[in-house]
Parts: sequence; C-alpha cells; structure tokens
Amino acid sequence: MPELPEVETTRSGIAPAILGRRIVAVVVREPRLRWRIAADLPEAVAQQTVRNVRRRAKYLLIDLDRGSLILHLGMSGNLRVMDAQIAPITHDHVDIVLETGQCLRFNDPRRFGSLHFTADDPHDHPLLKRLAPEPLDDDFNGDYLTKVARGRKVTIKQFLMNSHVVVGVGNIYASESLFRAGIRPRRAAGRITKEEMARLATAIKAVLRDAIKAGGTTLRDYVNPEGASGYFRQKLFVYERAGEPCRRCKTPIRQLTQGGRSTYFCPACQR
DNA sequence: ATGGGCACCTGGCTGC
DNA sequence: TGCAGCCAGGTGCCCA
Repeated sequence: MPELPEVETTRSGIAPAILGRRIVAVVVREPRLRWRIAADLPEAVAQQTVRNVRRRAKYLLIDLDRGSLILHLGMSGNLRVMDAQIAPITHDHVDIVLETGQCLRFNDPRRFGSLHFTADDPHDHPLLKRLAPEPLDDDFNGDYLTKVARGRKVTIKQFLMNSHVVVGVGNIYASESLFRAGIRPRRAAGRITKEEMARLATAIKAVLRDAIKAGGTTLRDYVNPEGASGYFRQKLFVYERAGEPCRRCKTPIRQLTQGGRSTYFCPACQR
C-alpha cells in the first residue's frame, strides 16, 4: 500500500485517538511479520501513555513515556482505529488497546510490515539510522539531488526509489514526479541537468503534498484509519494508465519494467 | 561504493 | 471449476 502520503494520512488519522491515551494491552495474534514481533513487546509497552505520533520515511513512530514503537505498513498494511470489542478479521495481526476501549488494529495480508519497540531515540534504530533526507524538508532540493547523483549510472527512476537518496518516494510517486518534471525514467541519474533536478525536487514535493491533501492513493486495499479510501488515484497522470491518453497531450501512456517494477511515462511530455 | 537480483507473503486476476 | 502463472503500493540483504 503505502508511500509517504498514505503513511502521513495514517499518522494524522490515528493521532487524535491515541495522543495522551494510555495503552492497556498489546494483543499479538500473528507475530510473523517481516521480522518476528519481539515476545516482550507487549509488556514493554503496556501502561505507557502515547506522547507523540511522528513519521520518518514510511515508518510511523509512536512515542511513549519511555521509548517508542516503530511501525511499518509494508506493501499491504493498514492501521485502523476501532472499538476493541469488534471481532478481528483475517490478517488483523495486532491490536494496540487503549484505556478508552478503542484500539489501533494492524491488518497486513502480505506481512511485509513490521513492529518494533525501542527504548532509545528511534532515529538511532538500525532501520532508520542511515535514511536519506525527508523530501518535504528544505534541505531536499535540486542542489542536493545534483550532488548525490554525480557519476551515478543507475536510472533516475530507481535512483528516486533508493532510500539512501530520498525517502518516502515509492513506485507510484516516482513515476508521477518524473512526469511532472518532464524527465524520462530510463535516463542515467548522473546525466540529469541541474535545472532538471531543480524541477524534479519541486515536482516531488508538489505531488506528495497534493496526495497528502487527497488522503493518499488507494489502488487496491489501502484505507485510512477510519476505513475510507484515499482519492488521489483520480489525479494520477501516468501510474497504471498504460495505453490511455496522456492527460496533458493525449499521447498514449507507456509502461516499462525497471528493477522488476512497472514504470509509466508519457513519451511526448517526458524527455 | 555501486548496481542488480532475490527474498519475504497473500490474494486477485487471466487464460487454459 | 480448477489451477498455473503473473502481478501488486517495500526494502533489507547478498553477490559480483
């Protein structure tokens, strides 16, 4: 499911229900996620109060009195706020039960998601420690991209999906950003001009902001914490639109495969 | 350091 | 109806 806008939508959606609330229990029905949930996680977390809900890359950080939960939604995960008494359905792997009688329920069919507890600053956790800048921060810009792309032969599409370059940009928004910036996805990262990199950084920020405003993109199974779909899908220019006319110039959108993932682009608008 | 490929997992769809 | 094959929003790890 989720790229940065979907995780951000999840963050802002769960925050009102859990901020300042005490966790009374963590119910783990299926510990075998991408990494097995630590057996002692529930007791480490129980009776602690939620102090903050943050996002770093595609990770949700739930700060407690002492330590933080680090949660990733993987490809197919979602978090919902609901009454803890409601019977769980298939793939409802974890409940974080609150004093209010509500719970945060983590559903993830493919189990590529993860849940960790750390007693330390979560930014120092091995999974987060070496991540690149946030795309919406000011230090992510054309100059930065130009600098890190120097000499790189990897294609610009795969470069954008590398979490050591920039975080939060996955398969949908990589294609969409390149369309908005007018850049062909197969060009070498090191051969994109300074001016093009400036356009690209601006395009990434714009597409992510627009998608957050629309509540994210629902392709198949993403739902927000209230169970509703995001509606950015209608605003996609190229993703999953192979053969359909470009919204800007009517040329049929093309699809290709890079690193085993589908890429979409307009051969006329992108050079 | 860089780049490429694989692995992890379930479910939905297509075509025979 | 059944089943094989392919595809899907991520990313850590191993190898050359």
